[in-house]
Amino acid sequence: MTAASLAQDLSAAIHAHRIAPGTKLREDELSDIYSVSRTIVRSALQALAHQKLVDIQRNRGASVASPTPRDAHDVFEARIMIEPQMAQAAAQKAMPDDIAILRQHIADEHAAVLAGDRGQALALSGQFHVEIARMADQSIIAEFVRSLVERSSLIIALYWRKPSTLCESDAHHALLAALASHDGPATHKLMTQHLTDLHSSLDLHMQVSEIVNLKDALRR
Amino acid sequence: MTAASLAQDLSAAIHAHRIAPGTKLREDELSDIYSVSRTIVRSALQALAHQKLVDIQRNRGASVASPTPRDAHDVFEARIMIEPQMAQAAAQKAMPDDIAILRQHIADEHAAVLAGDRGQALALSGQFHVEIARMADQSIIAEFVRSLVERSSLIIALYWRKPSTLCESDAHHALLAALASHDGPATHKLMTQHLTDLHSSLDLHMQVSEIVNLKDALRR
DNA sequence: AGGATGAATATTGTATACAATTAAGTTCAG
DNA sequence: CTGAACTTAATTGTATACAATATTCATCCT
Repeated sequence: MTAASLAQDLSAAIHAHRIAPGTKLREDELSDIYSVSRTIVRSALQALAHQKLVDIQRNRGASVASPTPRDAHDVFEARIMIEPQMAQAAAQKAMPDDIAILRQHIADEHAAVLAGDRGQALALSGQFHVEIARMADQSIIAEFVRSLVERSSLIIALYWRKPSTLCESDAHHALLAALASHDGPATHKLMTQHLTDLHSSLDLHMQVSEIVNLKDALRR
Repeated sequence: MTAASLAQDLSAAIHAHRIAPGTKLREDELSDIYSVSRTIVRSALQALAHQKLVDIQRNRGASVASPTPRDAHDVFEARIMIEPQMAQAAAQKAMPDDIAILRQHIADEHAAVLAGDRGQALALSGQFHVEIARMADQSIIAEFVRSLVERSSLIIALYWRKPSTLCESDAHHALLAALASHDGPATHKLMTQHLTDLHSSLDLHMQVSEIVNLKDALRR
């Protein structure tokens, strides 16, 4: 197990909400679980810290990032500033293959919801947004959107109002239709609305942080 | 000397063009120069790699990043996509203090040019752009712009057509005036033009890579 | 009881030793 | 002389030992 793959594994666990925001990530505990040295663990944790998925405080260790309401606001503000523009550009460049990929994303997401795999559904829902930025042929901004989507996943874990109901994918369907018909302005508008809806579906007052046993949450 | 301050020092050296893109950064050489262990050096290099300022290839070490023409294109494409929008928002929110800060930036940059401190001038010129995103009250996007500006610095080091003449700050003056008069659309237009000009001032064919002695370039 | 004090423990930070890999140099066949 | 095969040196990757710091817990005083 290399540092990169460990980071990947932890990242997946965080995004699937198997380990909650705020959970302490002790180095020797992780090195026990994965049977690697602390050197590797530290490297992985540092990488995740750069992605803002974990929080490292000097001499006080790492924990899963726990975005503040302010962070949540800033992330969605940034997304609302960027993604509609990307979506508009994507509508102009959309190729049939792109549309097919997005359609598949929606289908997979629906299947995941039916299967009760909340984490997978959320991941696919996020990928939908990243894919749109990629369609706009903006590799660097696509990377940026990916990082914003990842942080959004944490924020949703913390502040989503109704944990039972997943975000209905109606908005994604509407976006797909607008993209397919190359209607730039409509796509822009729909994306703005979608993100605004998401943002206002957050309850920034609640603050649950269940601490779980790491060994259980991480493989075996 | 901590890992963060070492990274800061290397970053400054890269941005000031004291070490050229492509220069190999051997771990024990750096640990000699700064009198720290390789542990610290590795940590600093990894941090810089996340910022795309250095390139790390497994088992083959680190070197100062050397953006390809494609990278250069992508970075400026991203900036053209984002910054005009930021500038427009900044024009609406601009406070007198903000304007004063920008005016100071321009003055400092001019002074640096006169003093022949090319690196400092370039740094200040970049900060001008970051400050505008900050004025728009978009902390996360401001961070993103900062990273794009940093990468631009490397790109300019590689591909700037006329190494003698610094980028004239007329464009910054015009932007300042538009911001001060809260003219959003004009600001948007000026920023687009400014970035387009910068981009087209690059000669993506040339490829100089002078390898320098690290110990000379880095303090003492 | 409640809080301050200080030892004992747990946890992270750093340096270093060794292993693995790559790069450089040397020899030798053709 | 060229270049393939091998040996040696240089360099990076990983584990571990020890140092520094933080946390916990027992003790004592008011």
